[in-house]
Amino acid sequence: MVKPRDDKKIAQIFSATLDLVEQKGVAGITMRQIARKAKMATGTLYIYFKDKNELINALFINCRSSSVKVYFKGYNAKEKFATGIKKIWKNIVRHRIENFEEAVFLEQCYHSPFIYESSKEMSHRMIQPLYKLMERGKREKKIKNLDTFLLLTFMVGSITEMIRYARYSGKQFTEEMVEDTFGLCWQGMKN
Amino acid sequence: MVKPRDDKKIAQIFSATLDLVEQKGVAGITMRQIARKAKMATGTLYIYFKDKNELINALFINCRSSSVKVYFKGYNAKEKFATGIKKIWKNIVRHRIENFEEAVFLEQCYHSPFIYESSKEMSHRMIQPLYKLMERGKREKKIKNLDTFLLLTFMVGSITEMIRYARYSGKQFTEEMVEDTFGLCWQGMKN
Amino acid sequence: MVKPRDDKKIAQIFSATLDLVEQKGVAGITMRQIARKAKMATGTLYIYFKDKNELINALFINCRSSSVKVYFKGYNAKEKFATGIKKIWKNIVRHRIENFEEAVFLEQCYHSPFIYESSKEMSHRMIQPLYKLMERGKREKKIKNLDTFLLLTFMVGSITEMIRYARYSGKQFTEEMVEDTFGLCWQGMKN
Amino acid sequence: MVKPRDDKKIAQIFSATLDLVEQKGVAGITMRQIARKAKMATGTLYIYFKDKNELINALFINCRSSSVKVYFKGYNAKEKFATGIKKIWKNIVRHRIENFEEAVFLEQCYHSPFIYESSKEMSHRMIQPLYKLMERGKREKKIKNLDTFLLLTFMVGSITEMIRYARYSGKQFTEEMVEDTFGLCWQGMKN
DNA sequence: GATGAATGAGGGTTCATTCAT
DNA sequence: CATGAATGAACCCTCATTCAT
Repeated sequence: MVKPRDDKKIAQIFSATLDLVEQKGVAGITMRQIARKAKMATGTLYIYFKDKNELINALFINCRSSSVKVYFKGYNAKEKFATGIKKIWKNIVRHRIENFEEAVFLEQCYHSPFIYESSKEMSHRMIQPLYKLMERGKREKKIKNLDTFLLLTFMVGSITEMIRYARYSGKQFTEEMVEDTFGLCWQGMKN
Repeated sequence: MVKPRDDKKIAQIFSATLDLVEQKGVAGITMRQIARKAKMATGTLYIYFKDKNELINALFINCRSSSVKVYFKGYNAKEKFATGIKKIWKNIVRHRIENFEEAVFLEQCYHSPFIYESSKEMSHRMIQPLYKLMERGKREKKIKNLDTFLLLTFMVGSITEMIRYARYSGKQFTEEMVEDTFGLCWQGMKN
Repeated sequence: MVKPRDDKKIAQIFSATLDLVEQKGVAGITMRQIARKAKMATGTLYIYFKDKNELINALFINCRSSSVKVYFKGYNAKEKFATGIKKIWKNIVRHRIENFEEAVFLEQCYHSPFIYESSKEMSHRMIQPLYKLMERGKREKKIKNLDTFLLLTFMVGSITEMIRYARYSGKQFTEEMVEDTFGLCWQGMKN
Repeated sequence: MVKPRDDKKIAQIFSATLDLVEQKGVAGITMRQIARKAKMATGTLYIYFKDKNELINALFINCRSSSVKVYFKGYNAKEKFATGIKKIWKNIVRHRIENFEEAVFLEQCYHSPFIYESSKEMSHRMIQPLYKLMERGKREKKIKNLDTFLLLTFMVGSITEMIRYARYSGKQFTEEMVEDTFGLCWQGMKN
């Protein structure tokens, strides 16, 4: 049976779920809570998603997809590599700050047993453009010639940690902080 | 006159819990599963821990405490800073590799709703020595003069990400990989 | 559009509960037993009542309310006091005999820790008409000028004891027995 | 296996149980609580009593027995009946007031599923002297010629209700109140 | 399609009872 | 005899899922 598409309803469901995940963690939410917050009946969720796992995975893919779109905003392959990567680095930061709920959700999902292997693979495929970016950097000898995934991990990790830092230290993000952290990351990677 | 409360039992419970957390995530485990794996009755768990939360928090503190002990093994404050920090960095890596379950557990806990604020504070206090280390580095102008917590976060983050990298890429840890990642981290921080 | 909450279900739950209370006492019943006897799933009970306590208290209020309605059946304030009180006394007896389970339940509840203070107060308010009755009797000098609640307690107590007597002696209620006991009560109270 | 007799321990157990029953009702107490309050280990209870039921029933018999002893204190069969019965009536009241816990326990037990039929019978046998008293009253035409058990029930019931009255009205027992209630009872029964 | 009442398996926890010390 | 740790059945309650309306 093909699931119907009332995109507005799906958006409500996703939004409700993200809201709740931020508050209670991905494992702490119930279908009832999602339905209530999305202003519909529990049963309705099952019209749009086969079960809870399916819902979570769909949201996971959705978040990953929308996040990648933002990452490359304003990126121009003709600019210098250092300029491009800084732009992207900051795009990622901005996205994580502005869509904090999504970021929390993505991180929690990654280590939860809810996400299918297939979803992880799809997610992997979606960040291919970042791969390409790192490879360009290596080709142009702008960054160290290490394993691409390792470099990528390091770069994204530095952002993740900065966000985490801000969260737990209770400090607001300042432009300075962002610059400092980019400095740590870039100086680490660059040739 | 009577069988005393048995520290071996606590070790069994902790070990069983770590095992399960690695498989199913901290939110996915049940008291029954823990008991089964620890080869005891469910009720027995409640002799040693008031409830599930108490058990998780006790394990959290326990892991944090044992991990910190390893971090400073072989560290000598009279050595050069660069030598010391590399040793510690590697200790952390080694600990995370050898006690992978603990590492997974600690990371999951930090973002779960199970851990009491008080436990987080205690954990925070336990990593004070790492704080001091970074401050020594700053004092000696060996590393950048940024916020201590930010630096620490960056350093630990680089390890976290490397572990994650190895896990998801399916690659084994090589000495080279460890050196490479330390390189990224150290070059990022150093003055 | 959807099956509404079903008053018949509540009646089934109440009936099942009364049945079980008579057999095992109010403290001896489980939600599972109630559900089984009411021919529904355990979870269904929680649609109608927040928890076990809420169920018991609702039933308590329900029984008290329905009992009071019977007490004053056929009572006419214009009749002589002696006639009125005898009618009411007998109504109470009749109610207790015909609704033995309810009577057992009410008595057990009153001394159980399940009943909220608020329920007791509500129950108290519901028997206010009996209060008024006794006060009329005192005003008309038909009964002794003692504390109203004491008189009421004595009157109701005489019924309680008669029922208990019949129960434990194994004898059936005869009209004679009812008359005899009313005689004891009335002769005790009257002026 | 014959149970040992350390009467002091049994007294402790009984006393602890009565204490707890007053606070939480007969159905709300646990073996652990009893043991704790009696300052012994849970297992020890099982040396003195086969199980929880046995303990409760033994205590029931014990309370019934000790109460009856008090009832006839100072009673002299040569005194006038009216004098004797008033003395006994007051003895019962006094006993109930001074041993409130026991009274609560006995009343709760009577309607609980814990008490064996055999215990009830034994209890019945122990109150035979009160039977005889009522029969003397009937023989001497001092009280109505009704069923003995009914009369007894009425008399004891009047006391029960008075106690209950005092409890729920929050009033203290006054000599006046006792006299008033005896008046209600005696005037009801007397010829 | 949309609803929320109904289901019952399974969660955390308690407790009478047993048993090794 | 005395202890209290150990047991596991059974309790209350929740939740993903189904289904009659």
